[in-house]
Amino acid sequence: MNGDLSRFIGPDLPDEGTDIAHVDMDAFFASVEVARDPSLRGKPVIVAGLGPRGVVAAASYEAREYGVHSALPTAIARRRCPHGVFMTPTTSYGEVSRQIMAIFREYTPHVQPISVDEAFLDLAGARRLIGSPVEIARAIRERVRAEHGITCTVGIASTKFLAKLASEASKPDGLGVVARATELEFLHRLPIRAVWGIGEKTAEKLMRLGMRTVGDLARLDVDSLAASVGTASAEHLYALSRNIDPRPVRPERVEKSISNETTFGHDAPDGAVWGPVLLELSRKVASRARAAGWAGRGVTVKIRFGDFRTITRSRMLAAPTDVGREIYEAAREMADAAATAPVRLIGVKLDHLVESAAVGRQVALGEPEHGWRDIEAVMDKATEKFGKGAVRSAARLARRDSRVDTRDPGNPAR
DNA sequence: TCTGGGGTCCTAAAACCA
DNA sequence: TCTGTGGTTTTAGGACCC
Repeated sequence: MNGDLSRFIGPDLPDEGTDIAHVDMDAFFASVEVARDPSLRGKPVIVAGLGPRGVVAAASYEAREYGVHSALPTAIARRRCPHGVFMTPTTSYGEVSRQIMAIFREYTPHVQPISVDEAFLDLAGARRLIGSPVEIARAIRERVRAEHGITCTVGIASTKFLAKLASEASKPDGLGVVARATELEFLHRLPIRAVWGIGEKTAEKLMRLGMRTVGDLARLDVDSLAASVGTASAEHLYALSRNIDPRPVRPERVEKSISNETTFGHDAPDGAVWGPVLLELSRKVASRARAAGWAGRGVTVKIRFGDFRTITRSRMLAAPTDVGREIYEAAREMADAAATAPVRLIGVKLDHLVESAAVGRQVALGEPEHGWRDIEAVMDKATEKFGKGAVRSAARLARRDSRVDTRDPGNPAR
């Protein structure tokens, strides 16, 4: 965002009628690492996949000065910032995230986490009970800093969209209110890329229509917009450009899918190599499903070839499952048919989720059905008790012994 | 420079179903 | 029984977000 925004966004603007807050952790993963090891403070800390195909997950603001940002290939990041402290994502940032979200909930129950490091808060009720949004934001920022050693930025506005823009414009370690009186004026001078949902491709299309600012969008009719970006996006953009954003803060969020994928350090030539990995990914998906009490009927396998061409193949099972072996068998069959070239990435997804308690585990006559589910449940228990890696499939052990594991050892999300 | 992993939502075509 | 019709679900791909 460019230009002088202080007229529209600032820490001292009036917060009447602005009940939505967007809280965003600054360089979250990197900040967690610095909080854990204070000797890193002030240094360019880069949390990234360290293998040949890794990318940056988070870069401290010191590192950003060197042009290092998330999604940048690690190889390039090393070139740009050779003295940077590179580290692979370590502990569960999820746990820190949960603790911070719990702080938010002390101020309002209306907390909608967007990702590990962001959330929307509806402060309408809290305004009467606790204080104005700015006062609450100050309190939250102070508590997150004191209790976790992490800075965050809060944007406050009358809608989700504006609140997110406000935090974006105020980071790092900031607080910004979008003044109600000048909302539309502010909105209309923003570049279209600032709009949530307009990425590279959509921006290109809109540029071709001569659209540069949100104000330009507001002047275009929906139909012309729809012809270019589709009806759903068009209506969304049309509304936002007029400052119409009635989306409420919704605390409850139901998961729609569970997936795991991994990129090989070197392309896997055939199923003998990617097969055992697919089995492991299937088990991981199943284990997460069981832990969450879900079973799913849709299985999707995703394959990225060496040339980056990416395909998916999906299928509906006869009944929902939370058994890794069953997910694997479906995924394997589809992958065997589709993997016609060396594989760069393989992944598996379970969707069409239902509560597993609602899934009758009725078994066809005489089938040795609970076999795999029971075995996998035992594996869950053992993993819980002895830690990751305590239990592993024989196939993986064999491959480790013969040293043909081609996976990237520095891959962050193993 | 060479592109991760976890998700969501949308579109369009095909398949299925009264 | 054939043909059309329209709605819902499945399948594949892609854009986008953090």
